[in-house]
Amino acid sequence: MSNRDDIIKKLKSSGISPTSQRIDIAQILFAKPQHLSAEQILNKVNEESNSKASKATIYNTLGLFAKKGLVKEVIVDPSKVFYDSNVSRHFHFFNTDTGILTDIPDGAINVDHLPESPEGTVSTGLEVIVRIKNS
Amino acid sequence: MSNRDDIIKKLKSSGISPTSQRIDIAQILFAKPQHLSAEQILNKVNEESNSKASKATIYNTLGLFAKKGLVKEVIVDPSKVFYDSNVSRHFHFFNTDTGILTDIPDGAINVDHLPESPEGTVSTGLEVIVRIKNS
DNA sequence: TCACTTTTCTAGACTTTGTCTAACGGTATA
DNA sequence: TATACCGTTAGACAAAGTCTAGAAAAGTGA
Repeated sequence: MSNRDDIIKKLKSSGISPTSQRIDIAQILFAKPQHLSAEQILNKVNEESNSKASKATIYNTLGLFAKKGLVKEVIVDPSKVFYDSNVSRHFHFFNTDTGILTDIPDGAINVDHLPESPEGTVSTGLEVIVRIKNS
Repeated sequence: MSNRDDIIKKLKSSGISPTSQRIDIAQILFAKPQHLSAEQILNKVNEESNSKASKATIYNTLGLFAKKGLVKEVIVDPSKVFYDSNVSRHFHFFNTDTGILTDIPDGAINVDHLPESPEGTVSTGLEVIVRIKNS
């Protein structure tokens, strides 16, 4: 899923024109399931790939990917947003000592009896976070 | 629960010396169950109460209250932290259009089969957020 | 009460994440 | 070639929160 042509196909099928910066960012994100901050992605683009991308492009692209559902924003750390390349339903541990976000294994938690959204609103997502610290 | 003497008792019983700034902030917070940002609290202190408090004091005090368990930090909006005066277990709707945080009625959601924390860590809290938008 | 120590408070500088703007670049179409 | 159009860029800017150094308050013991 991480070779260039597949990435281009993936972007196109989401209605995103595959510019070189977007391809680079997508290749980094979709290399494996992971949780990266905008800053980490910026660094990786400018170190690992041959091309460069500006801060504004990183933010624009991540926002676009999130809007198109290619990536999920995870808001657990007051100081930065994480971008999760795994968009299927799953939940997270967040270690407040280390700042590291990890997945909760599938089936290890069960959420049901989901609430009706209030009048005039619709649900757009469910997030479950178990905060942990080093013992 | 919101008269001055009760507030002082509450602070003392949590091991917090009741300075006038802390009392003012606590009175605002504990007037009712609510979700306030640091900025809202800063404004309320300097408008509604007779005394003044600086930004640093607001942040120090909220951090202290959170550490002592008088208040719960809710991290849902990438741009600011909410402080929840209801510390009993309950979950939230977050409306991304309005930026308003509301409680999910008790019993409207069910979470069980909580996961084991990873080796070397302990759980410090569970958060469930249903993101909603205006329809 | 006084002298001393410790805690808390304050203004304002600073840091960091993220946004905005205005100019520039590449590509497609005619 | 002209002309749109979209994407990218550097850097200025905004806003939340942190830090620092000094001032004020509050506690402590005699």
